[in-house]
Amino acid sequence: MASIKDVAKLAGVSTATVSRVLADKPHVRPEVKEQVRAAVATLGYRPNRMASNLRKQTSNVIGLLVSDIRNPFFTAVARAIEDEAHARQMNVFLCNTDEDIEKERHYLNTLLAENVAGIILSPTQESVEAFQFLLDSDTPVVSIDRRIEGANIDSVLSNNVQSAQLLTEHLLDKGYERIVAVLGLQNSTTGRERMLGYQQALQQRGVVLDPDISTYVQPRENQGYEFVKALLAQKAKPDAILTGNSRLTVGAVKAIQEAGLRIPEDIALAGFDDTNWMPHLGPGITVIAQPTHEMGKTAAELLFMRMADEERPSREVVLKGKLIVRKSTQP
Amino acid sequence: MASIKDVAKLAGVSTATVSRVLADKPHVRPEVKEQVRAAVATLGYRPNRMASNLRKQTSNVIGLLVSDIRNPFFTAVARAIEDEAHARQMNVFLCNTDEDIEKERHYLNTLLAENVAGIILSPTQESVEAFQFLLDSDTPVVSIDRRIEGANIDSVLSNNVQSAQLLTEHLLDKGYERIVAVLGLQNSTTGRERMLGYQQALQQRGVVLDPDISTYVQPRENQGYEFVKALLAQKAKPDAILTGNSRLTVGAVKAIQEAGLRIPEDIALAGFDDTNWMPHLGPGITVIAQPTHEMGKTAAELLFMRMADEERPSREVVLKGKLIVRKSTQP
DNA sequence: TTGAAAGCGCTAACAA
DNA sequence: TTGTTAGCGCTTTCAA
Repeated sequence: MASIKDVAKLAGVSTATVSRVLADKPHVRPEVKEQVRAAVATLGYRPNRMASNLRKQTSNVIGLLVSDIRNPFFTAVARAIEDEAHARQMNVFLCNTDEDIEKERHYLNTLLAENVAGIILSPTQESVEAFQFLLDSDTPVVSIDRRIEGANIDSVLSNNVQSAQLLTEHLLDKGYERIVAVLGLQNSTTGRERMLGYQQALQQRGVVLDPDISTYVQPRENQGYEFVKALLAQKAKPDAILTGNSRLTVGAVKAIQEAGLRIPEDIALAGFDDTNWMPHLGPGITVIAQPTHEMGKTAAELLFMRMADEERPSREVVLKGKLIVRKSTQP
Repeated sequence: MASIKDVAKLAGVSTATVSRVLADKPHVRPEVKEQVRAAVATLGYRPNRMASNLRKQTSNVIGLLVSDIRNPFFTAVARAIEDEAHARQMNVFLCNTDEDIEKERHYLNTLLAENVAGIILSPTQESVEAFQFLLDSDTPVVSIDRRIEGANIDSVLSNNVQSAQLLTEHLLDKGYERIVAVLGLQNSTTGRERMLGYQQALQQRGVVLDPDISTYVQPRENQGYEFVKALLAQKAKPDAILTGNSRLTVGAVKAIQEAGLRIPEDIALAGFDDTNWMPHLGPGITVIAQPTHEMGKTAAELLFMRMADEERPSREVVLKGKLIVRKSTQP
């Protein structure tokens, strides 16, 4: 691997000049520029980013930590962030924490040690203490989808309370009365906000349900399946189910179909997150489509603004979800 | 940010000793070890990986380039690779090339400049010339899902010819005769091998079809949708469709449902790649389930073996897909 | 406009 | 067992 010295020698100039040419700095004669470029080409020289970063104390990489890479919501968000980063000549390193606190800490430490320019994450925990080391590092941070309570950072959230309320009201409007919610983790702001919206809608309509009937689970197909399966085995079945993300929705569909029930004739189903296949899952599922692209784009923009000005007051951007009605809630 | 010098000063030792303690090297008195550890803790010291990597000329990061992060096949593979890497204290940086040659080259250059320990990629092109700069870099490389023709590297592939043959034979066995295949890119080994398997199955059964009827498209929902929509508008409709990945399958389902046709009564559908939602997409779709976890795990193992011994003869591991029959092919 | 040289933070060879 | 020191490859200040 050729180094800057080799290029300098071949071009007959100093390493400083090579560096200037490569960084497109002024004060280099055109002929010299050409010589250097030629040398770079013949040697196939590629600057060593580690050395450059070490010297400049920055990097052109931003880290993106998602809590579940197999959740289409996050791949959509990641895609948007990547596009924004690329437009600014930055690279995105995507890390999957898998809702695992240890993995999350490990990746954060790695990214900090690599001196990344900034970090966007959907935190696995919500207490600011858990992230104190991150906040102390002075690396720009943006949280997405979930909040870190009490942390003075930028964040991009979805209007979970309102969305859950919208979804629940839609079910009530359609005449469903025993609506059970199965939502993502209790220790995430997202899960609790959605539970709140669901409860508020019920309350406002004067619907009284057994308070213990709805629950929080690990937001995976299997957990949705197990919970709904148990639910359907009970005497007092619900007439509608509300799921907290697309993976839970898939699990619920599986349990309902296995129980020999039809959607929506026997039971309605509505959930969070739209995907390309949601219209064709079972009869087509009613969902809250979250503005994934917008969320990712906004998170990236906030991060780049923070990188440019660390004194900027931090802000919380809340984007709205949209109700998309499909057959799963048409009695 | 504290540096190794600060730690050394506080602990009353040299930087070399600090380095030894941190790397768990022998020849350090336990008391000294303790002092150093205490200093590290009080300062909140985190070694600068860039400096360390620069010095050691390696890094603990492996790069994973996938051609489409929204294809569940790749997220499943990525998950497996990540697990393997973690078990070896390595980190995975996931990059999405989006079937874009420019992005692919850009990311490869970034990863090389970062001196990653190795690279796993699903190449967007198949000519070895396009990757010469990568191969020349002497960075360990493993290709996954697709081959780089003529490159002397390790690769993990799926038995595409046999899988496509299996799927086609299954359709023929069920009595379908006008089977149209819509597969991923022609310039990928995967697409062409699947086309070959499809054609071989037809040939062996003596089925003659208009050779131009099947096609290669960009493997996205939209392309699958458009192609199948056009197909269904023709006079001589097919009675079965074979899709090259799950995103194409979703597109096909959409076009079929929009045309007011039923699966499998009016038209059968079978495709590549299983997902959690495939059993509940329309009537449940017959698929070839590729061994995603095994493929990812194997790719990671090959990479780590290559990193340990670069003289090792390179090998190609071909894993078999499995036919999973569902209602979409039951006339 | 150009070059010499210092130094980013770390590791490892060598010396003590 | 521990410390001194020379770089890893680059950028940037300062001087010419």
